[in-house]
Amino acid sequence: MNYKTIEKKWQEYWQKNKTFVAKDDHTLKPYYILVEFPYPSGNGLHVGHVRSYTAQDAIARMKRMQGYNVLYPMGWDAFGAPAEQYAIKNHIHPKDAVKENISNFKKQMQTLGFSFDWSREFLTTDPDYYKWTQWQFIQFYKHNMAYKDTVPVNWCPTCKTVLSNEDAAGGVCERCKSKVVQKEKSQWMLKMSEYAEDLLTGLEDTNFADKVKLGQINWIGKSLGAEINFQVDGFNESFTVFTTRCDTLFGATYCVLAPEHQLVAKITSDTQKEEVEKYIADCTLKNELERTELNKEKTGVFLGSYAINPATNKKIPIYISDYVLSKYGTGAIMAVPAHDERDFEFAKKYNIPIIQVLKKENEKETELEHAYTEDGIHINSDFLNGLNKEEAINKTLAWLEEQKIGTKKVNYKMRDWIFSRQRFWGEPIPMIYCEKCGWNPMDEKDLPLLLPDVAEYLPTDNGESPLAKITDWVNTTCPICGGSAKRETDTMPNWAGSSWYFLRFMDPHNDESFASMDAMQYWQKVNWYNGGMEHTARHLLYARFWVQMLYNFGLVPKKEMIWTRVSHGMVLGSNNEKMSKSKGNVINPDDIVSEFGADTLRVYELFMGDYEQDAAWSTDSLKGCKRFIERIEKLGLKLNDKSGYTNEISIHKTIKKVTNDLVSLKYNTAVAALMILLNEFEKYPDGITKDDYLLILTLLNPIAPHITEELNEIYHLGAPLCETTWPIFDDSKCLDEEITIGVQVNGKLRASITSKKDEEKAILEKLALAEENVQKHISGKEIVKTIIIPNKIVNIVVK
RNA sequence: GCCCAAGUGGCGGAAUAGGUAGACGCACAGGACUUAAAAUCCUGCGAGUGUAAUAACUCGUGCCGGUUCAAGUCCGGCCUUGGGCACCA
Repeated sequence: MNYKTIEKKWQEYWQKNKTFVAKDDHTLKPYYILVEFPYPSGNGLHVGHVRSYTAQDAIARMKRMQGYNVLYPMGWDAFGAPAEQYAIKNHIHPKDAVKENISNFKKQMQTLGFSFDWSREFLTTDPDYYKWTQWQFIQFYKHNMAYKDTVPVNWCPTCKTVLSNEDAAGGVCERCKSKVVQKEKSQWMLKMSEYAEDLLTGLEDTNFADKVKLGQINWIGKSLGAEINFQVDGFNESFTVFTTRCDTLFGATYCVLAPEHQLVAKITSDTQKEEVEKYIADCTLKNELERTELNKEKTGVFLGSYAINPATNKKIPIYISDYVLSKYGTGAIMAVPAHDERDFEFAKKYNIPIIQVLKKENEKETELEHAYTEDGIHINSDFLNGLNKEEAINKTLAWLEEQKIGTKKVNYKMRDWIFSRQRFWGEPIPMIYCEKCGWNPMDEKDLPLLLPDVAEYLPTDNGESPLAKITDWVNTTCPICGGSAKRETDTMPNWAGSSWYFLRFMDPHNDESFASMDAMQYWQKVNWYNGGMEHTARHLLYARFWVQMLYNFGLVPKKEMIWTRVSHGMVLGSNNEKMSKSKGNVINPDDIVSEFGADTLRVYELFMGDYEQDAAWSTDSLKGCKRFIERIEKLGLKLNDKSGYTNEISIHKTIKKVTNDLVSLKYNTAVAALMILLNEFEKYPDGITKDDYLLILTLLNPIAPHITEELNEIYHLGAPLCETTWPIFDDSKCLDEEITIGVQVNGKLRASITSKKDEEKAILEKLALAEENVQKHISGKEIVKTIIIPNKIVNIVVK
């Protein structure tokens, strides 16, 4: 059979009949399946894309046959640095580079027969789309969720450009290898930290996999603790520290402020002034990567002043050190060297006293090389002595509040979202700066703010966005006073467009709003969202934050609009390494489709292993899947003229297995179940009935849609499968009439017996005891008890 | 360092309200068909003891221990690999 011809034939059929176009009929049951829309790189579709698109496609096709109105859309995340780089290198406009890549991707997707609703396709770079991304930013600004702040960025002094954290990995510029420095820049920020708690509790309204939820939880990084006030001795000043272990206050023997802490200058003694200033200057030269480098020896400088430990009333020295981060907590800590590895290291180096305040039972006195335990019973702690960790924390909190020197405090690691990029190829931020009126959003009716259609997208020398050079574009009028003003020249990050695209798919052609409330209320939410594990933390968090803001402004119907999130394992090269050109282990799906057919590739990608685990490519295994398809084809030659099912139980068992497996990510066992059924069909002495054949073709259709449609047509089994309904299983017909179970003596298998299903215990016992080998093992022994679980096992315990 | 996931034949992997470990596929071996090869079909395939061949038996799901009539599955303690976060107080 010529696969190319039949694949093309059915792909055209589906297109012509709009088989996969989601209906606008809101009386139908909705089902929304989403795969992460790809970044259209020049490399084309990866076999890893094929794996997840096929998996979701199988669900989509099954759900349609089950009567759902399925939305399975596709689009393009087309802004971003790679397209910009490619364009610079090849002297073409990024939009043209993107266009070429997309047409390649789309062609590849179509040859694989994915049932995407192409009528809803869009690019994040379409002005019709990014108009709404900009509009939403303005809403964020109006609701006080967007603000400008000065933050350090990675700056390459040689390339004179701002680098992303990825491009600055290891503290060196990826391109020219020169040292990256920190440069202060005023950037647009979104107040994501304000949503930390909501993003945490919102997880309860989702069905994300536990590991996905955990990724979100870890990123948000909630910690419960206390803020404690420390007076500076001899100054009318105090500072606040954040700690999760206020119970160890009696062991606090020094304090550390971040070098940027605003109190540093005020409380530094004259004798220490020079050294402190030098240390601070050194710190500003270093970038964040260097400062947070692993295993770096702790450094710091004594300020020459002391704080009062409020528990002991003793004077303890104040240091500055870069191991304290200015952005977390209060930028100041109390150090408990006896029970914190970092504080311990620092105290050793600077000969600061170490006071143990926690003790484990049976702890031996040894020379201190490491900090003591972080848990145990309190000692040397006055009113906390004898208490465990939890009791002591509660008691300390009460004491702090009573003394009015501290309070309970929740802290989050998650920071605000830096939203500006000094790039050309992104959504322009629709803000205008006027000398008189300050920053204001442009008039919404003037949206979209288009990227200028010029070839001026090379990086500038001073780190400004390339847009800054296009003066015609930059110069505008103030929306408030009408005077001359300038546009913001930074663009949005790549994450922006992908934070709400799933809403646009619900109503992609709307030009009155980003999506109508009506459409969003109908589709409700993404039922299944599939993507790589690498996006489960940040992308998902940004998207949820975005939706929560829209919800709070009354613009979307639900606070969480993604229900289930699943993530797939990677497809590795046959050598078990990540596919890459340099390793020469890349498999191009086009080659596989043209040599083996799309259906074979689809079956293989689902059969290759546990969907959530990585799997190495094996062309041999692929050939096995081709054999499977060919045997399905040959099965047609065994058709007899009978009707009904030859073996009802096998049929119902298989329907159940495939139906359940497809929605629980067990694609490999769904395929295996079909192989088992095929093996059985091939053994029938009188051939198979039309109903048998139609059934196996229907169950295989979501996975291998082309060949099954073709065989269905050739053998006149009925209407095209995509227009028929999914079979329903009867649970009472899923268990064989005859069941073989094991018989154990003292837990060791000694025989197996066959009986009818749900047989009475007494009969099973009789059958078991009748076995010769069982008799052999129990003879001369006393039967203590007999365990009989019908349909499972018989175990005779003897002594 | 912390958090998470996973360790099962030559290989990818099945099997968890605890109940016959190794489904299904690949590779391999033997046979059929063929002048021959490929393709296809049939048979075998965890390790070992044993037998003419059966039968039967022992061991076996990373390691050590435990709970149980029964453990790949549950509990305690390790080891290894992969992934994520990383001086977050």
